[in-house]
Amino acid sequence: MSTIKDVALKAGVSYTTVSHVINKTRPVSEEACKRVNEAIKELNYRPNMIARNLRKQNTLTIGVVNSINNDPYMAEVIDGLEKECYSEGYSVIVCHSELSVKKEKENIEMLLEKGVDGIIIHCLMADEHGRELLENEQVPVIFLQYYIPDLPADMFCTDDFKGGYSAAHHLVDFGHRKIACIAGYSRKENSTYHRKEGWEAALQENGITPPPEYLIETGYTLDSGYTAMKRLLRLPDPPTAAICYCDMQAMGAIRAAEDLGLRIPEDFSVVGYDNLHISEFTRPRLTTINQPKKELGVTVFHRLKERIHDNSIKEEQHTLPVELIIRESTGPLKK
Amino acid sequence: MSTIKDVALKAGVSYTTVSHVINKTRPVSEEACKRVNEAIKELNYRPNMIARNLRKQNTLTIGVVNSINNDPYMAEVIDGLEKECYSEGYSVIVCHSELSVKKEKENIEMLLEKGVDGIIIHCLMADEHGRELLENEQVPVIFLQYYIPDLPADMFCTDDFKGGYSAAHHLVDFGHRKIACIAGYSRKENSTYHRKEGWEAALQENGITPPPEYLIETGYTLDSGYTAMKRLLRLPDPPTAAICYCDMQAMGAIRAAEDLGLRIPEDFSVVGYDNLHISEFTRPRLTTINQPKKELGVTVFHRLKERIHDNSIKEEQHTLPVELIIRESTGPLKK
DNA sequence: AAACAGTACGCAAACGTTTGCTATTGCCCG
DNA sequence: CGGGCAATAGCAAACGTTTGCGTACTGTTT
Repeated sequence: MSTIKDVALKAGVSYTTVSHVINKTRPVSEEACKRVNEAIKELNYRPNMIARNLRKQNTLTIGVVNSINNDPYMAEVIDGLEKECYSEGYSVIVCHSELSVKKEKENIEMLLEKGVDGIIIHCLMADEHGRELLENEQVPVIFLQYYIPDLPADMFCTDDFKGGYSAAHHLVDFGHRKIACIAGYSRKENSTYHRKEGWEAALQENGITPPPEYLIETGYTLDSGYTAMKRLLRLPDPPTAAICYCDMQAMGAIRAAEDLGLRIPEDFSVVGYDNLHISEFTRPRLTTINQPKKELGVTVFHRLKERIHDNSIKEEQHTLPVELIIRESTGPLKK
Repeated sequence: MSTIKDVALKAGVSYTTVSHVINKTRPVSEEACKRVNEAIKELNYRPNMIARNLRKQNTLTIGVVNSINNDPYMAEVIDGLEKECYSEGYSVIVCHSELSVKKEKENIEMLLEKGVDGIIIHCLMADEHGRELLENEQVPVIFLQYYIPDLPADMFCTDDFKGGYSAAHHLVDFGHRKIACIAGYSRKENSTYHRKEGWEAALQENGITPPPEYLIETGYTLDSGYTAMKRLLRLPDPPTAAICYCDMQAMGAIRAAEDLGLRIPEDFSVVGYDNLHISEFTRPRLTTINQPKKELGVTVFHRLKERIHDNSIKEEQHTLPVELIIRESTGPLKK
């Protein structure tokens, strides 16, 4: 690898000058400029980002810590984020904590060591990690889908309460009374909790009190949804409908119901959450709650960039809207 | 941020010593060791990877350039790869070239500038990028699902010919004669080409010559599959079965067929490719070709690591096996 | 003719590490 | 008692940039 000094030598200028023509940070005579550019070409010179980062104390890299790996919802969010990042010269390191507090800590630590310019944390697992980060480090942080009431930090959520509420209400509208909730692992700080609250509120409003066994806390996968549904249907007094934490669960749940001979939606209704692209291709097409995925990725990146440039700006909490998308997996009970 | 010098000062030793206790690169007295570790704790010191990388000329980071973004097949491969990476102290920068030659070049350039220790390229778009990389740079490279016959390079493919062949043969076994192929953009160097060849071979062997309009080259998405299928079914002499380049296309294709009132598999059979996890949850469950996704990610990482440690090892071409998984989307024609 | 403004560019420190070389001490053994 | 060895640890260069400061030259103003 050739360095800036090789280029300088070849072009017959000091390496200061080379640096300045590369970065356009001060005027250089046309003549010198030309010679430098030629030398760069000939030597196939490429600036060493590591050296630059060391000197400039930034890396044009942001870190994302994602609690679940291989999750299609976050894949779409990150897709939006990455496109935006790359188009503005940033790159991204994504790591996954796989719902493990220990891994979450390791990931944060790693990103800090790598000197990322900012960190985005999705569904923080342990409050104290967020706190430490904000208190001890000077790196900007944004939380996604996470509610820390007393902590001054940038947070972006989607309207989880309303999502849960609309999903449940939609089922009530179809005449369902026995409505289950396949949720994630609920903590007051996360989305699951608020969607569940929304579900409960919609039922309460309609004079329904769901029995505790109608709430299932489980993972975010097809298999979890499948298992949860089987459990629900084996209940002595099984529900006739369910809302899920995500579309993946919903698809697993539908599969389970069908495997037990139920027709969707004639015998059982299911509402998903996320509105993945695939959800309008399944059979039945999924009724679900849309979350603005790409938009979330893009918005969050821009906010983080602002904060990178000035970390003293006032922290903000944003709630992006969600929307019920009615398709084929829900309907009135037909006996 | 405190540096190694702050630690040294606090512990009353030289920073050489601090470095050595951190890296365990030479014996340090128990006494000094203890003081250093205490100082590290107290100062919340964290080694600066950028400085370390500059000095050591490596980054413990590998780059992946992926031609399609947000593709579930690669998501599973990368999932395997990332888990392995992180467990061995490496991290990963994934970038997407979105089937654009220009972006591919930019991505490679960027990874080189960042000083990654190795690069994995999935479905290289432009041969010359691969060539330049191997000829002009000293960074190890591995190609995935790409065939450059005359280039000495590490390459990992899955058995694309056999995959295409088995899929088509399976349909022939069910009595189909009019078998279409929904493919990607075929070039001699990529998987699409070889799967297509397998499809053709299986048909030829059985005395079938598919008309050219039975081969559709399109994107790798649900929508592409949907559109392709509609086109096939509007043909004057439409096929009765199709193999697809990937499960996503297959799901789109099935949706299209059903939208036109066909039943799968009674009226039309579809074979997917990849065996995504979701493919056994769809209705109908997808008959497909399994590719060892996680395993591919893991294997490739290990190979790359070997090469990082000694780039002079003999290059190897590996072909991982594929397997037909028979489920519900294929069957004999019923009239 | 002196002073000065403006243009172009070089010098060398700094960023935070790692590491080859060297220095000091204490001890053992012939 | 002196030579040599083992154990411990410090010095300073190097990695490849960016950038504050300084300087040389040219042309213009007074």
